[in-house]
Amino acid sequence: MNGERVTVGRPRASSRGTIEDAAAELFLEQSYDGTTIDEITQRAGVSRATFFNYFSSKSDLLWMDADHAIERLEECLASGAPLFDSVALVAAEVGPERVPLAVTQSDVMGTRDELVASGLARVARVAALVHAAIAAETGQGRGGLALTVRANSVAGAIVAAWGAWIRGGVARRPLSDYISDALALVQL
Amino acid sequence: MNGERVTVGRPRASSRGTIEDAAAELFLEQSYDGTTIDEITQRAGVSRATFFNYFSSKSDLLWMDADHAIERLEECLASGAPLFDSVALVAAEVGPERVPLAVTQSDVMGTRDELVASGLARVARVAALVHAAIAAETGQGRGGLALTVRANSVAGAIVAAWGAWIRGGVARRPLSDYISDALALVQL
DNA sequence: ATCAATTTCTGGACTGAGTCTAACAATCCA
DNA sequence: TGGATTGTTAGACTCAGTCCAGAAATTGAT
Repeated sequence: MNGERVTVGRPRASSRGTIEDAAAELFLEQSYDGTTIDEITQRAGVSRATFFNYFSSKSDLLWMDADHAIERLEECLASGAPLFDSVALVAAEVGPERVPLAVTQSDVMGTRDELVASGLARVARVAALVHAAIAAETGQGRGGLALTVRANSVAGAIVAAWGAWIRGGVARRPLSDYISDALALVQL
Repeated sequence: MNGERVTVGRPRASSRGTIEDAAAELFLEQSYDGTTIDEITQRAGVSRATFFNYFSSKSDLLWMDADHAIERLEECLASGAPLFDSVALVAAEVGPERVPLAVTQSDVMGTRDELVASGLARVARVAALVHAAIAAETGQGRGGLALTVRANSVAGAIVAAWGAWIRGGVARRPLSDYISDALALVQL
């Protein structure tokens, strides 16, 4: 999104990746709840303040890949691509390694309300994008009940597909398979 | 749910209602973010510890009515009533005063991520109930993609209806009108 | 070389939510 | 009167997230 920096000022250290790695380790050793930001930054050899330089909250660590996909979806839609095409495109870009930490290790990390909430915040972003896209494509105003029901339905299908893909385990087919199946079910 | 208490032990003071009232006042005077639990309990003339005796988090204050409706839905479903009937029944019980604080005053209270998240947690509860109910009614196993897509779709419709009802302002029709409209849209 | 501008990194202080515990208060029942 | 039970309280504690002032590392201009 913002990769263009014309090399002025102090260059970034490798902080971001180091923090991610340290966090992933600690979340496995202890749980998510049982790990403090202090511990993460200590293991990463970085100050606590730096953490918030890269992440706006602890739970952000768990949804990096999802956030990236959502940003890609937003870009595609902004460039004028149709909704279903955009979703298919982004789904095709998501590799099998992109299952978020939050879910793969939801057993070992005590999944608390905060986790659920942070995950749902992503769902809400998707729903908002879908809503805007459908409104634009159909030319409807954005206030109608029918439009919102339709948007929630499509967003729900996307989320359901993503969940099924995650739960598919190592034998999972590509995400785009699940997505197209789910979208077909709501494609009236 | 748990109203039956055979009057043993120290009786509850009027704490709960007092806290709710104090909170509602303060949220209007200042914002939600700008109000601390300390202030709420001070105005209510109650200790801070008592707050957590009645509410498990600050954001619970905003969703009391929604939580009540969700509990009613759960009860109806548990008693074996069909999903759509249960939803209609609970919707009919919801009076026009039941628009949650979180939404009516979302202008004056700086609606932050925490608020969105706490609201979405309720959506998730609804979705889970709907999912279980549909699984029971159709006899399907709970793992299938089609089932989840359908459940998310219905839950999304319920939420959309509830949102439209809220945004209807003082001129809103009964909630059950919005609900039946929305469910009709997903009643394939 | 030196200096200014810019950006990252750091330490530390601070706020406020949520947890926990031990004690105290009010009630019922024996 | 004296448990048993339940509600209330004060206070200490942990941790996430905010804020700020300053140090460190770099580029480009003088």
